[in-house]
Amino acid sequence: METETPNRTKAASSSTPISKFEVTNKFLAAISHSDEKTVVSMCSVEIAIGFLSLILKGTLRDSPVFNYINNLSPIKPVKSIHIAQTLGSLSFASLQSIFTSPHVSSLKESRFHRRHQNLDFSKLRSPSRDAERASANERAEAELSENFGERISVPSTTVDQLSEQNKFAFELSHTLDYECGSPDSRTNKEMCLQRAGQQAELDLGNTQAGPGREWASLAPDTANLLIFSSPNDAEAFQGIIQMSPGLETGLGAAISSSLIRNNIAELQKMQLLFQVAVGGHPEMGDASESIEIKHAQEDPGSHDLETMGSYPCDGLNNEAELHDPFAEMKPLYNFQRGMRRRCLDFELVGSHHHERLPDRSNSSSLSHLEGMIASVNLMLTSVNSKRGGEPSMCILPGIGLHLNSLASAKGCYNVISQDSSISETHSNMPCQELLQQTVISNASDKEADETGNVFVEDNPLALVLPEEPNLNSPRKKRHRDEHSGDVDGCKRCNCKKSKCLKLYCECFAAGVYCMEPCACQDCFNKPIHEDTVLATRKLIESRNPLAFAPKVIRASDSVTENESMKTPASARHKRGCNCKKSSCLKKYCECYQGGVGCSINCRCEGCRNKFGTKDGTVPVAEADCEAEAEEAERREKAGLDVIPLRTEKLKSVLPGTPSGLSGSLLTQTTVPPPKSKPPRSTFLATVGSTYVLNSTQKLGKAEFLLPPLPKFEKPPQSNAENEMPEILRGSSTPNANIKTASPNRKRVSPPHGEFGSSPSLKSGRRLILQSIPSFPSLTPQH
DNA sequence: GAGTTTGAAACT
DNA sequence: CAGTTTCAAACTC
Repeated sequence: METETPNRTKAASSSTPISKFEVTNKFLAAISHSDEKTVVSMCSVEIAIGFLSLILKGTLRDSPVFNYINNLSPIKPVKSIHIAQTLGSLSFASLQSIFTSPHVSSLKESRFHRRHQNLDFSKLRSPSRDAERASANERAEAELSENFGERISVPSTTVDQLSEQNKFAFELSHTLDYECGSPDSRTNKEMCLQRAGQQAELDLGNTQAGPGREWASLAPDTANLLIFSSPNDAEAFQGIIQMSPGLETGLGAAISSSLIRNNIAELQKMQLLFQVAVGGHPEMGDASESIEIKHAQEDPGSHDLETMGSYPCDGLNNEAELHDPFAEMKPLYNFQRGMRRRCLDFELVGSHHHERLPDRSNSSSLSHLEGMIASVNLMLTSVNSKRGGEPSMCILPGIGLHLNSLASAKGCYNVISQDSSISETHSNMPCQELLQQTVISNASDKEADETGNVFVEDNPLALVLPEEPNLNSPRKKRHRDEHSGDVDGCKRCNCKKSKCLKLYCECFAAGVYCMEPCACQDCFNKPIHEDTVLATRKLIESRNPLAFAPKVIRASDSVTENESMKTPASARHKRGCNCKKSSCLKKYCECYQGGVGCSINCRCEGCRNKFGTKDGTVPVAEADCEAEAEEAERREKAGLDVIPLRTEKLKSVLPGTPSGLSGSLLTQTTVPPPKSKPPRSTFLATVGSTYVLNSTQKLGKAEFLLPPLPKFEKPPQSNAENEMPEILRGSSTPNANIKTASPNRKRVSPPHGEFGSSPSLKSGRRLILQSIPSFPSLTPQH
């Protein structure tokens, strides 16, 4: 307890004026003398909290007092263990690959890799792996020795754990220090946090000694997490930040001291929240039969969890974050967010439910909050509901990426499937996409799930359209729903002449089969016509390889949260629009429809896209923009000249770099178009191009970042005519020649050379546009 | 719900 | 590549 230093006074400044140590000693003395009266009389909340902190630190863990307190305290040590178990179920294998980043030094990467390999959680969970574990510890020791020169003479297991934790804290600290300051710091931070989370989990896995240890083991990492997750966090948790990374400083203690004013119930809630955050993953596996939840149910204070979970939303909505009554919990909150994000990132399937929240808006913070809250709530519900069941039973099988949107559409989508040679594409595919494929493949395995919502055909690989599916159908459907009142959200295309085999058809363009809700006529976009559909797709792709590519490119989510808001052009329509009359103010404009600003790729006239005009300007404020647009319309109707809003002014300023872009542009918050569908939703965007550009927009005009994409040297000369479906022959005469550069004589970003010449492309069956990386270089191939 | 407008897609 | 046509969504009434 005396570990309190001036550095931590900020956190603890609100604590009782009485020396906690003094009181605690008194308390302890009373306990040891079985003076229950005294104990009871002293059993104020604050004392209890202080005591708890001691317990959590492990100071009293072995003392007889501990048992007594343990009986008093609702916080049960077992929970921490389950945290470890819960986390252990997470698959780290994909994480490494998914989060490879050019900005992470390979050295650090390798170190993390090694560590994770050594401490593979699946091994830890197996009793028979003790030997491996021991050797892992030995290696860790050796590593530590390298780092610190000499070893501390303490029981080896403990030391190893401590060393590991210290070392990781050290590493993490450095990682954060060095990597979080880069322009892509957010990305790095995410990675750091994720690694931190991993390490914390691993540490937990190694640490089975007791609650105090476990909390303590989290402390260094967690402190860093808290520190770096956001500036506000750092401020709020300055006390924690400045704690030494030593094991004596436990998270529990940190929490206790920083929240000394709160009662035990709140502490419990925090702990629960923390645990949910750490273990808050729908894909937790059996281990996720977590006692946390049980405990939550038993815990008298836990009923507040739900309430607690909802506060941040309100707080944020009111922009009163700093004044939020729960402000003190924010760090944990952010920690949880970090954990959640990690889960989302590499547990797509399991997290799709969460992702749907962000779908509502591109506002990253709110989305995150909502998503996080949802994750907490969902976690509770799902865990509660799945006892004895498959961990992921509550999740639609195979729901991931664009399938998420399908699921979100309440079961109205069939995914056009296509047997593709996955192996062919894998080599060139970003890890995330591999994951996507895995996910989709799983979907195939589980086709005809109990809900029947997502229908994936027998083909080994569902034809996954990177973003378009999400972008179009669900979104438009939502929109239509609003107009048509179609509650189930399943109303789809309305094609009459295209047989739903052209890009006119939203379903077809989205890579999904038409279904009952569609009002199309003579529809061939159905599973029974799979061959036709696939042939047509091929045909179309032969003309325009990017025909089914995501139309909207969004920047990395990781950047979003700091700089992104300053980058109006962070997300762009890939080809740009060609609006003439709508001024890019209506949904005729694909850019506007997608909730993104126009870019230099656009050939629109009089662009007034509220998400950003093609010259890079952005309306000052959404509200203002709307008002202006209306005003402009009024003027137009009144016959007044309308000067395109902030157009053509800054062409010379057009950023060549993201920084330039962000620097010169006004803040843009991509918000769903006024009354209807969200922009090509965050979620959707995330799905399509996660590994490069995450949900919210950020990097500025994506294309700006890219070196000029090579045009097709030789367009895939597909046997277009031969492949042309009989169905379509009567109505159209496909041009066998592929308009490589631009089917529309413009805008199509030429695929990468590898894409154009890819064997997969030449093969009869290929994986088409599984999220074509518009940015060749963002996925480092280590 | 019908009709109009709009711009992408398709075609020449 | 440019112009035209077709198409279906978006929009208006």
